[in-house]
Amino acid sequence: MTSSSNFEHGEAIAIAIGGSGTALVGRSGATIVTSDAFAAIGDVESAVSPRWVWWSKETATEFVRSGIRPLRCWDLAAVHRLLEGGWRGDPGRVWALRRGLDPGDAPPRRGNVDLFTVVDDPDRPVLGTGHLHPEWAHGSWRGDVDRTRRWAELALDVQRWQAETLARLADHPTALTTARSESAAELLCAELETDGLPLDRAEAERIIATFIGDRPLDAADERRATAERDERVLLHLGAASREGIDLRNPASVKSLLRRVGIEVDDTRAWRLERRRGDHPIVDAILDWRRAERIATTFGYRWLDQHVGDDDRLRGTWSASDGAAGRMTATAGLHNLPAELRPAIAAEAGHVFVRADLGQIEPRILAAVSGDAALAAATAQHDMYAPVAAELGVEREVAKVAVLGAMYGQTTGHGAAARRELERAYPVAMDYLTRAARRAEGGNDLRTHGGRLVRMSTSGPLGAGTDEGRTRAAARGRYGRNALVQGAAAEFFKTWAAVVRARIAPAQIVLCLHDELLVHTPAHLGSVTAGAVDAALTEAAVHWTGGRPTVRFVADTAVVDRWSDAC
DNA sequence: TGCGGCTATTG
DNA sequence: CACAATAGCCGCAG
Repeated sequence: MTSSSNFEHGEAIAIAIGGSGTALVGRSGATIVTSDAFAAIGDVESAVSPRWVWWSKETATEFVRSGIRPLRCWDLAAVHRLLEGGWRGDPGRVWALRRGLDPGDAPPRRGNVDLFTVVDDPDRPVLGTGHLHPEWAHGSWRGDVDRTRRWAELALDVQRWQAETLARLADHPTALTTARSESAAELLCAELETDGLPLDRAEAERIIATFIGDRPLDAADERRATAERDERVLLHLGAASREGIDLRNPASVKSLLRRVGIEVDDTRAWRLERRRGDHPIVDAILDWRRAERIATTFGYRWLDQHVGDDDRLRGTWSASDGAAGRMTATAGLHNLPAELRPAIAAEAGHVFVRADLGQIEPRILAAVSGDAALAAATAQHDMYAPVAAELGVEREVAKVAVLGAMYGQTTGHGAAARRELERAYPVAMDYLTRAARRAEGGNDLRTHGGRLVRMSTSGPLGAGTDEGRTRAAARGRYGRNALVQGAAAEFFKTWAAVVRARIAPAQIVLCLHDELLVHTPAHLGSVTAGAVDAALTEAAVHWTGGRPTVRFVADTAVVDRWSDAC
């Protein structure tokens, strides 16, 4: 039996789960070292509900797999990504930043130790240079219980430094809040990976079959089916002109089209779409492309690789990847073709609560730029309606103009609407323009919530040449969009974290940039939907640091299948 | 075998 | 066909 009575309610407790023991070290100084990790964790969680401090999602996954779903955490790797940008968060880098060192100077792990090697003391985690001992960074802290305790103490040290650093971050007063929600998102990713997304396998197979036929019996059968699909395109050509045509090679498709009198710059679907009437082979190619996509990416192989015996679709989740810190997922979880979505179905006796944020990016722009006029427009469920009225244009024109402004669009016929935007919402437009200008010059940016968007390490700047100007303009669009998309991602994760905390026993099973899918017992459907909506208001308070200036809206529905409308 | 180009899907 | 992502196949360089 372990004793959690020495810990204080809600305090930060660092945890390191080693091979010969687990260490819990509280901010108050209370410490538990135990060989029964999960009894201790469960005990402490229910007794004092701490903010668990761990080095990375690995530990979160160990919690989840042991059936423990803690309320609060602090993920050093996730917070490191917030402070430093990018996707890396290994202990060596996290520690180097805490000590103000260049992570590139950290020594590599020793390969072959010879007579002349100076062996660092394996019991000391920090080298004379201040860098983390490479063996510790690689996991040697697991092997010895004293080292495991030391590893937890180091985590607590880094956590304090990260929190102080975020609290001092000028112009980003909500950065500490962001650190907590980013940590929660990382924990949520561990849960998403463990739980998976419920899938109706029979329905999935039925849909796949409509594109590429029944499941092939063997490799030869699969080759035969492939050849038959190819044939349905090639039969439109004469025996001579079909020689050497490879439908999987765009250049070959281009020459195929030339043989039937169709000249195109490239063979993208939207271009071919316009030439449908020119020759029946165009239709055949477009059908072939759709089937080929299912066959290669979302077919029986995909099903076998990513759907478990429990009929759950699983992929790898990242809480903040890429430019602006959006969540990403593999295994098709973020780009599943609409045709396959009817296969995502709640289990028997369960329903989904599906919730979509409405017009999240322009609402976020209104909030982060502090544009009172644009913020006023967010009072409407459809904020493009008042914007269109203000600009004196059709709703669709207003929408394209606003999106174009956020993406940095330079072409198109929205020039007049663009000038009206500058007049009506100068504060928001200035926010975007300043972000673009700074990014063009290669200056790093930070999102509203404090995430660093690195512009300084993305290659040569260049300005004098055409190519240099093109690259600078691309950087400008990238930076301009990153501040909106990144802040939207932070808001979404805040919402997801609040939902997660409020919906037990329901579970979030999918996060998709502005959409949540929650799996819940059928009798709790409407209760859960209500909690998801209420969480939006709560998230807005958290994300703004207490004073929401814009209204956020969600469309929420209780459905059986993902494809069912909100 | 690794990488850039092309293509598809999604928000 | 702007901004972001994952992922497949092809051709080509090493």
